[in-house]
Amino acid sequence: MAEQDKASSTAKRAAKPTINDVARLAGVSKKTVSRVINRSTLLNSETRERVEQVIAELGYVPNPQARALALRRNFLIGLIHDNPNAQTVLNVQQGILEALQGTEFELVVRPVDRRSPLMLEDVRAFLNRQRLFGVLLLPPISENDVLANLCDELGCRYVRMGSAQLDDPEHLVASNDREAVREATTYLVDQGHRLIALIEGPRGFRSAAERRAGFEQAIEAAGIELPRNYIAEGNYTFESGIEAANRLLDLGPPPTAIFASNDEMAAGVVHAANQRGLSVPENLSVIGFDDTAIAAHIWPPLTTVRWPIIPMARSAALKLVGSPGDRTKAAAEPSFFLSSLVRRASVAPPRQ
Amino acid sequence: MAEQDKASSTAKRAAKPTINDVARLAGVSKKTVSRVINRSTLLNSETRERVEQVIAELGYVPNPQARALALRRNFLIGLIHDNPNAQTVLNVQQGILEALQGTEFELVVRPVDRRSPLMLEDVRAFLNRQRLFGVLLLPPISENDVLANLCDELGCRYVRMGSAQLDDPEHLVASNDREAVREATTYLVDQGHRLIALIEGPRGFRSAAERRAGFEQAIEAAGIELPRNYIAEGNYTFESGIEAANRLLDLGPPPTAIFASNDEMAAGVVHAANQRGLSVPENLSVIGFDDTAIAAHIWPPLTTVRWPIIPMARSAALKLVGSPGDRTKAAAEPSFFLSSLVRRASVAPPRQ
DNA sequence: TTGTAAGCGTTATCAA
DNA sequence: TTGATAACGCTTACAA
Repeated sequence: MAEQDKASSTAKRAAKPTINDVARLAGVSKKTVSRVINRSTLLNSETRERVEQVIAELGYVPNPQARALALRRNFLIGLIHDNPNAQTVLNVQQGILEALQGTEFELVVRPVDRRSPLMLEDVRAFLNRQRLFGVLLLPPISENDVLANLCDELGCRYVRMGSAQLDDPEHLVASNDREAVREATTYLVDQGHRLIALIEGPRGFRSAAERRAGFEQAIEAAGIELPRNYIAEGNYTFESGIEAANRLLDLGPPPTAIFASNDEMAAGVVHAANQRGLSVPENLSVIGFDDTAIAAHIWPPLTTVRWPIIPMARSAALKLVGSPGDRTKAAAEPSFFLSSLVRRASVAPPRQ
Repeated sequence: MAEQDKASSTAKRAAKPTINDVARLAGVSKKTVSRVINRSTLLNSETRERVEQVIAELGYVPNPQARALALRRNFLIGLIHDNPNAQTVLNVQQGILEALQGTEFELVVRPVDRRSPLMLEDVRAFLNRQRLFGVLLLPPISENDVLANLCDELGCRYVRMGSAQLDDPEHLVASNDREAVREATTYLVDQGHRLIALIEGPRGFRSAAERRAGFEQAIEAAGIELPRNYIAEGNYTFESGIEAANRLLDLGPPPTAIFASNDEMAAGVVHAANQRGLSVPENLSVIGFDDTAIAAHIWPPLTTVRWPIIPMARSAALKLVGSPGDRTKAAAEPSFFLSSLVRRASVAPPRQ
């Protein structure tokens, strides 16, 4: 348009219009334009319309860097995680990005080392410098209260994802791991299994503790007495699943079914069984947790607990940034998610 | 320290020191401090030391938002991708983050939809608004020249990852897919296979074309004539691997070996074979490509081509941001990476 | 309801 | 080799 040329009176083509350009063309002050951008309520609707029209004509978009400087706050959402499971991390990213779609927010990923003594200082430096709009905390690091307090202290919003009630509702999106595992274990019992082993997650993981609790509740409810060594510890990796399975299968009597606290370890169990010439589910039933891609892709397809990680991440992100446009949607978005058993081919009754 | 208290004369505790604080305490102008930060060469070394000492005492860190505004450039690296393989994406992120470790850069992830007509406009808006320091382009979208030109046009540095010579060396990190597949196929031939099928990647993927070319070269070199329908198309997903395998195994005569252009599809082939009661490798040999986690985790462990994706991503990121500290390291970092065959248990000689 | 002036914390220009 | 001054594009007082 001719008007536009007049506006960018000087210099280079393709110079992006600024708030000043909009103000001049609309015949208002930049503060007024700023008010339009930030949806201030104290605005003559006539003025607003005029400004909005100019904004549209110019294709003006506020500069995020300048806003960040003035507001002392970036439009970046951080994902802080220390999760041993790749697929989980990626699913979380997907969920967050779905929520951020169409907003001005971008996602910055920040893996940390839970075991490093410098971890907290790292995060502090990160938050301090980047002045993120907010962060999402993924398990297991989301279970760390010191970290959550640090966010608070630095004035950074946060939402934790977890498998138990770790925090106030406004800071938490949770799932019911305990009940889900109880259901899964009961399913094994119902199939006739009595020799059921557990491969639990690493010490210090709340999810590991919750899943173990669910397992024990089901076993107890069934009136089964399990030998102590029927509970093996893994660290959520495939390899640890193999090792734990080998330990369990060397026992006398060996279990006829194994519940692994995540799919990767369950895949390790299937792998170990194959190595020993045992076939799943004929000789050994296996259940995992997460329903990540590998669960459906290995043979036999894995019975597992579907953990709705993508919707959880989406919900967490929405909680952080507020609903885009529609206010009701964010409110409607639940922050408690139910996991449920997905029955596939890795479970069968035990051989007589 | 007492000095520090004197500096932040007013107001709130924990107010972060700014360049002005440093300047005042060091008795120089802020421009001089700025020069120290940016390693300007025109600086009296005495002045520099004094400033550096104050910086250290204060624990001063430049505000990235302010720098971004002044420089019209963020310290953000974007990862633009549209990759159907989750593990690949995550590995790339890992490689990039390794390279960015200890620098001031952060990683922003940006998945796009290759098939959307709005894709280019999306990217344009993204780059324009965020003014990223640079972006990394992952295959298959990295093969899109229009996209690369767009980056150029918008003054955004970019590095492409690819399986062929797509661009100038400064914009490219590449691998030798064609030769690697030739080697893998020749391995099947050497094992005695003659009925070898290919599941290729989707049309329009350079990697798919390269891998197919390598396959055909090896087949031709072996003097084998393959029926046309021994080449099936997949789209790099697990499900497409199952479908393609079923089509191939319905053929008369069916292949005794299948090369799938990535691991996910190869896992699908193994899955399909199991569903049909065929056992791998006794009845069917399978080779994949990527050496992602699933390759080692399924049963039998998959013979595959190891694509050094993590080092490639690290190298690409280094190319973008330059070497942190040590100048030689970045130069030494190669930008051409060799894939090689990883022999596991999914290949055996064909049954007589 | 709108505008003016003063930042936000950095870098670029250009003179000293 | 340094420094004053003006950007960078936006927001927050505080007035009008």
